[in-house]
Amino acid sequence: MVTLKQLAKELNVSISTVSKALNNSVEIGEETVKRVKELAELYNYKPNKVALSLKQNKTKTIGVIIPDILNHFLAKVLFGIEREATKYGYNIITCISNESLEKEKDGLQLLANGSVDGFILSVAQETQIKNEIEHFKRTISQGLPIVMFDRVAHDVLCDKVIVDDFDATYNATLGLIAEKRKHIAFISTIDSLSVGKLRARGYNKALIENGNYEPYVLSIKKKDDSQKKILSFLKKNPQIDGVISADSSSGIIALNTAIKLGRKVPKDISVIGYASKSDSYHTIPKLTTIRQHAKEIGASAAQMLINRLQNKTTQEDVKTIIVKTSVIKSKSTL
Amino acid sequence: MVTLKQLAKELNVSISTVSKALNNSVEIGEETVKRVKELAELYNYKPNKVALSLKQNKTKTIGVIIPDILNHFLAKVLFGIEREATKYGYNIITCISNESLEKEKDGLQLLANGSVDGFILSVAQETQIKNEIEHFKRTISQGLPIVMFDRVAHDVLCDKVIVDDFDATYNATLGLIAEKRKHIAFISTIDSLSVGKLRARGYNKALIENGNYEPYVLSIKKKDDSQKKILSFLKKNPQIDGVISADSSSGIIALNTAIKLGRKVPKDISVIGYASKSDSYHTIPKLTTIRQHAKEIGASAAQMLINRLQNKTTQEDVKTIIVKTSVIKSKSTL
DNA sequence: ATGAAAGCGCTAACAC
DNA sequence: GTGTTAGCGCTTTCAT
Repeated sequence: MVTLKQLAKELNVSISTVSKALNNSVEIGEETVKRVKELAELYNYKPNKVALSLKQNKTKTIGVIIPDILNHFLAKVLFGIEREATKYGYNIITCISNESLEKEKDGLQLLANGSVDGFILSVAQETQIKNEIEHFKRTISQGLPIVMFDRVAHDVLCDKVIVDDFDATYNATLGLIAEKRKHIAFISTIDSLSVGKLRARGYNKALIENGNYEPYVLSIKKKDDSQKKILSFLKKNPQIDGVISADSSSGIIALNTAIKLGRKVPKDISVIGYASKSDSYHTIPKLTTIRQHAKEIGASAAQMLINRLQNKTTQEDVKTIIVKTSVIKSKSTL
Repeated sequence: MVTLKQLAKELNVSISTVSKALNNSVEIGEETVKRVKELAELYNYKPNKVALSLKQNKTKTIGVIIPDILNHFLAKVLFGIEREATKYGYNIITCISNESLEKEKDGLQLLANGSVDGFILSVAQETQIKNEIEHFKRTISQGLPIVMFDRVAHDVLCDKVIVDDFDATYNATLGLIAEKRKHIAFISTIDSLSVGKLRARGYNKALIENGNYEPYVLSIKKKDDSQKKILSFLKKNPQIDGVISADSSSGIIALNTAIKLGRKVPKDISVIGYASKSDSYHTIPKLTTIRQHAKEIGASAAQMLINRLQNKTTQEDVKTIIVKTSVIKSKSTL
């Protein structure tokens, strides 16, 4: 990489003259500016980012800590973050916590040494289970702002972007009730997550408010074979005529299993799941889905962080944005 | 963030003493080392990464340019890269090219200013179509090594990690031939990619070598409704008794569609696809899949780059690693 | 055993 | 209009 020093030497001027010329300072003569710019162009000069960061004490880089990059929703949020950040000239350093508290702490620690200007993160499963929040507080008190999304730690004072998880399943369940479904089941692989709990509550609330509904809840663990679990669940409860799935796969499996069992969809049974657009093609008929607008969530989170970094918000004035879900009606419901 | 300067002031010693003490230099007295370390601990001192980078002229950061983070295979490779890099103390800056040549160039350009020590990337679709490689060559000649994976530019001299795409579909097709399938179809949504072409060739070669096989090829464009396309394809060619899918979704859709049409799987028709483990649960019976070992690909790529950065390889000695696919036999084949 | 000083690449306040 | 200098945080060589 060519430096200001080298350009200066070759042009027989001082380093600061070159610097000023390139930054269009009015102090420098027209002729000099021209000469400098031409040589810089020739050598494809680019200011050294590291030197700038050191000088200006900011890196224009955002640390993103994500529990699981293979989760389609989280990947999509990351996509949204990246796109928005790029717009504003920010880069993204990604750490994957793998749902582990330890790795989450490490990531935070490792980047809180001048590598990034702030963080966007979604809380790891283990962190939520153990309810640890000290590491977040410490990072914030070091002067590095955090924006949390989706899985947030409510007791940490920072900007947040969340999904209306409760309303989503509540409304979806009401939808099935409106279809005159009498035996509506709830299937989830994410019991232990904050958002999983909220989704379960939404379902329960809808049933209770409409009286006379028996809950049918299937909880699937990571080690389980979800196909088998769902198959025996639907066999054991043949009266089920509606399914709400809280995660990105069990809705698809439930629909395919119902078909396998000879049920007509949506005549005999309706299914609503959390699948992405592409995954909603994995069932025939296509799955009616709850969309979380992951890209928008990512974009909002990036927006909030960048705003804060540019001091457009004051220290204490934290915000929580709630992104509404939409139900995309397809052929698996009436 | 606390600095050496602040520690030095508080301890009434010089900056260099503090630095040496923290780096366990033998020059410094035992007692002083102890005092320094205690204070550093107390203030949670961490050396400023940016200053180190500037001083040492390396960032311990890898730039990763990925065409599409929502592609499960690419996301998994990224996961592998991140994990391996973290092991060696490297961070990952991610750019998403979105399959666009322009964004790929920008990403390369933007990070080639001291932000990263080298790149790992998979070539964008547009770049492959236009066959542009100048930007890669320029980056390498600037002294920043590149490791390409999966979709590579063969004319660029650099380390590469590729998949045996040709063999994968060749062998998969042979497998169906061994099952006495007579009318084997090939379905792909990735015609324009280098890897898509290789996969098509593997299929064709297997058919040709075994004589008397008519090819049935369905090519799906991005704007198409793949369910409809596949449905009409299978209806129009009811003699099809085997399907090889070249991408991550059409195998699943083909299997579900065959079931829908009343075909028995695998009795009447076998299907092999490229789905991930979790997606292979989206069909009943579960899909037999070609696994690409994405995490290993990512890990290998990271290994190669880090080796090169640590000068364990000489300038001109570039390597190409071929990662073998495996067929994970499930219930959609005999 | 400790400290002073140079230098990584850059900007900017301050000479001249 | 151009140059000198200091300084961002750190390591390291060279005094003392």
